[in-house]
Amino acid sequence: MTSRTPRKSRSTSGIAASANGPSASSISAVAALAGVSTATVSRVLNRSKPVNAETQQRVEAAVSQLGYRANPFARSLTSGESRLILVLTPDFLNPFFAEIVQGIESVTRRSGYSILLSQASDTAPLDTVYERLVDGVISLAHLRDPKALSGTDRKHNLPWVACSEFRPDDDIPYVSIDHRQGAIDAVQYLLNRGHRRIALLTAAEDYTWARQRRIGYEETLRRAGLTVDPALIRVARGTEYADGIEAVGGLLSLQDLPTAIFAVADTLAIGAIKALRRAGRRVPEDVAVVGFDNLHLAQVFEPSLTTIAQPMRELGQAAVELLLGQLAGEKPVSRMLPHTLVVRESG
Amino acid sequence: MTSRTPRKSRSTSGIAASANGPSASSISAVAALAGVSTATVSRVLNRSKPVNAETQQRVEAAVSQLGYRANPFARSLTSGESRLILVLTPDFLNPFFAEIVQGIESVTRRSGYSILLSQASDTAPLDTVYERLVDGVISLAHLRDPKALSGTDRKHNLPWVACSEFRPDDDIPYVSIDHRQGAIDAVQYLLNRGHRRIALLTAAEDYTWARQRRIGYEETLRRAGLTVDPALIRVARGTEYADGIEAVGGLLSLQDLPTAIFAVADTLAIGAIKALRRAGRRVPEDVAVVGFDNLHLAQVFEPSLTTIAQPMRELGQAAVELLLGQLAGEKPVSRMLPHTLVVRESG
DNA sequence: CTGAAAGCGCTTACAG
DNA sequence: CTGAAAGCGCTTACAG
Repeated sequence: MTSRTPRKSRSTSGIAASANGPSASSISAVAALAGVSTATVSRVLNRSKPVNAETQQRVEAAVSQLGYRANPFARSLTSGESRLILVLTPDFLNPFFAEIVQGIESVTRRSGYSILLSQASDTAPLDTVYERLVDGVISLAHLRDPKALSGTDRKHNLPWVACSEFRPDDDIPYVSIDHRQGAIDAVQYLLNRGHRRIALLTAAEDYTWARQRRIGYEETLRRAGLTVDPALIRVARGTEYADGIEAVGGLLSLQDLPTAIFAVADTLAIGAIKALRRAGRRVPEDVAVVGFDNLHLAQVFEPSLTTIAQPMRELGQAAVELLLGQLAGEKPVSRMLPHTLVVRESG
Repeated sequence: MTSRTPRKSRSTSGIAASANGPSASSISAVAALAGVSTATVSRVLNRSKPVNAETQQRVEAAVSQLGYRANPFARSLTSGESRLILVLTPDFLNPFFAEIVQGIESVTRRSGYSILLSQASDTAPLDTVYERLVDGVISLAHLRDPKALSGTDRKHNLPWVACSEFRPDDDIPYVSIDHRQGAIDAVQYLLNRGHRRIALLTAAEDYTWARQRRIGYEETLRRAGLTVDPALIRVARGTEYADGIEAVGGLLSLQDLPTAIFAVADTLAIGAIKALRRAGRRVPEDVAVVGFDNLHLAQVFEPSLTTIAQPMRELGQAAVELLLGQLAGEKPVSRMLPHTLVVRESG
């Protein structure tokens, strides 16, 4: 808020506000200067109703002369909308989410909405202030019951879009790639390259995307007549590099090492490569590694990563469009975006 | 906003609001249920004035029964504060900023403030809606005139803290490391290792930190009796990996290659290493590389990065504390936090 | 096309 | 300790 001066007197009438020290001018100051009512100023500002051209010019002149911008609290209190969208992400540190947010921002910026970015995790539950502040939510995070941020939310029916992390059986609209198919493509690629002992480096399965990718992995192995060896499935604690390093540790003590690892995130793949190298293994000569996401880092890391590319910007953009559609009263239709296999050095 | 139902009738009195379909209940509904006035409910909610213990319990019971949460717009409109802080970052993709934001969040979360995260750049100027929405700003970004987000801001005197990117001669309080000294430590380290031809990979100098680090670089060379060779100073377009790769390109065509590169960001250092490798140079054997920041990636990348470590979480935390102090009426005192040299494989 | 006025949901002097 | 009521700065039927 730009005006922090507490209200002093209850007798301050509209026009006097413009003399209110360094505080922002109010709509009544603009009205007075332009010689019109506040209703007219409001109409000009919001283009909500036709206004005489000459009147409009006077108002606009007054607005710019006073440097007036509407008080968003007053506006939202009356209009019932804030033009604010909450973006819920599990982790600011994972570049995957950052890229999606870039996509989200590119659309909101030109549609008059602003975003409010928040990290959501089970340990640090969502700030409930946000819920009543925003017109809708785009969630990249996993929430036990997404619709129930806090007790009362189910009732309030906050418009909601799931991005990448979604539940197919839910009624929440979503935008995502086909995680299962992405995993199938990755594992099939490794099979085609002659690998038969393929490990899976995955994340905690409260994430749908992790579960779906595991299913794709297992399905592909079975379809190829191979058995799924539980010893070759490693679950990382999170998706940071260190989590990948740690999770792969157990693999290295196996007598019969896998010849390939499919990691469900590029960050985990990079951690895996690091761990393999520390153990004196070469990638891809001794062990091939395939990642998921295609972060910018994937082509810079050495060896560069073979990975499943997600259209991250497009995911973000599509999520906003879906949400904005909902806000406009359209019925949401979920979308699957295409992924691609990018072959580089690591596998 | 959770209640999107437009107001239908002007005769809806307070209590009726609770029957208002699926919308959030209002303070008058709570008051009615508890058998007190809205003033008393407000006092209980904000602990702003003593309330009889038994009354308080009745109010609290009503609040939880109705799942009531205050409408933040109405609250802010009257109270004059939003408990929202704007965090301005140049680039979501650079993990350096993500780590600082983590630090910021850890403090705001427990102090009742929420953050609003926005990317600011010259090409995409700040969303002016934010300015009137927040109680204060923490900026990691470079702005020509930080106090003048838009025309009228100077007047409004939005409390402001600069984090890492600051101007020593400004009156804006800041939290940062000593960029010049960090560069001195990096370059001196390379000199101590016997390097005499040390290149600088820097960023556009509208960033103070980039300018300060160049100054430290030049100073250290001169103090060692060396001349500064302009051919060895490369300015990257941004701070992404690709910018580092591109900027180092020119260096590689030099007849007399440097034996070391000091990059003013880890992301640039990684780009530089990538470019060197592509050109068939070994790091550190042919060319040593020292970075800046100490991202998580710095110890995972191969070769791991020798770098100047910034206390990123602490920078974020200190920035919030400084801003909150200002909001509480304290006079801000800027702080310099310590950095350290971390020696690893790259140089 | 325009204005007077009610109302959005809170907080806070003011007066008990 | 508590309540009636004004006021925060907007928007929007309603009535010209």
